[in-house]
Amino acid sequence: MRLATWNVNSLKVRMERALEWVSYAQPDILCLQETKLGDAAFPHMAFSALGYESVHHGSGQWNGVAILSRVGLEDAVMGFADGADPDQDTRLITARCGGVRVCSVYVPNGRSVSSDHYIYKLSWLARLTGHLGLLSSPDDHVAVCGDFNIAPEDRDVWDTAAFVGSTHVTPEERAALASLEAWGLVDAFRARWQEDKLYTYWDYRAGDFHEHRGMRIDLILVSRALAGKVGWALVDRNARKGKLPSDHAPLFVDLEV
DNA sequence: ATGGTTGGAATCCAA
Repeated sequence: MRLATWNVNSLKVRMERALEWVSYAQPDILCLQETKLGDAAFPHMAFSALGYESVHHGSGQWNGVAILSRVGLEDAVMGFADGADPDQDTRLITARCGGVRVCSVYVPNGRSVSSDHYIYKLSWLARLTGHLGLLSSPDDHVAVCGDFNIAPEDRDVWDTAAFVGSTHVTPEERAALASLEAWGLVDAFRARWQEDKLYTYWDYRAGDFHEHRGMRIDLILVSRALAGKVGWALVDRNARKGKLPSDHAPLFVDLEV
């Protein structure tokens, strides 16, 4: 089973690239983030023509998440399942695909450590851990895929000095990610590859992609039951090249299930 | 050189 995730930064702009990527990468499940679409505008039929069912949770303009699957798609849940106040943004969608409970997540950016948005980011991550416990057990097949807006370790950013005082690398954010993993999740890409300079995001500005100034902030977290089944894994940097690329590259892991 | 680019909005905000 090939499980993939991609922050497309506007599916409207990226649709041609997304269809191209799905066609050659052949994911069984693809989680999308930052579709920036309302639900009525999501192109279900175009993906259906390639053999995928799809569910989307979006409000237009900002955020927006989706799950595509060609191995079944059921029990879709929009946002958090805790019954508390709805999230202010459309950042989470969950479904069962081919025996795996899959979450597509777009974790809040945080903006700056002094902002309310940073508090929102930390609380959002804590709420995500609760969400998983409500819908699944760490002994099940669970995968949480998406843009976490956190670099798990210093080696996941191109230059630690450039991030002093910034979000994405603070102990609080990394602790929130560690709490999520402590529930019973493993960073599948890191389990497969231990090298430095393996990034998933490069800022559009200042030639960052060309100079390889990137960050590894897109993750596929899998439960213990799946962690031992990770085969090949890849960040497809080719998808970050060429005409009208997203600022994120797609990431996939192959699971022997 | 607190720079740079992109997307979606409205002529600025978020990333």
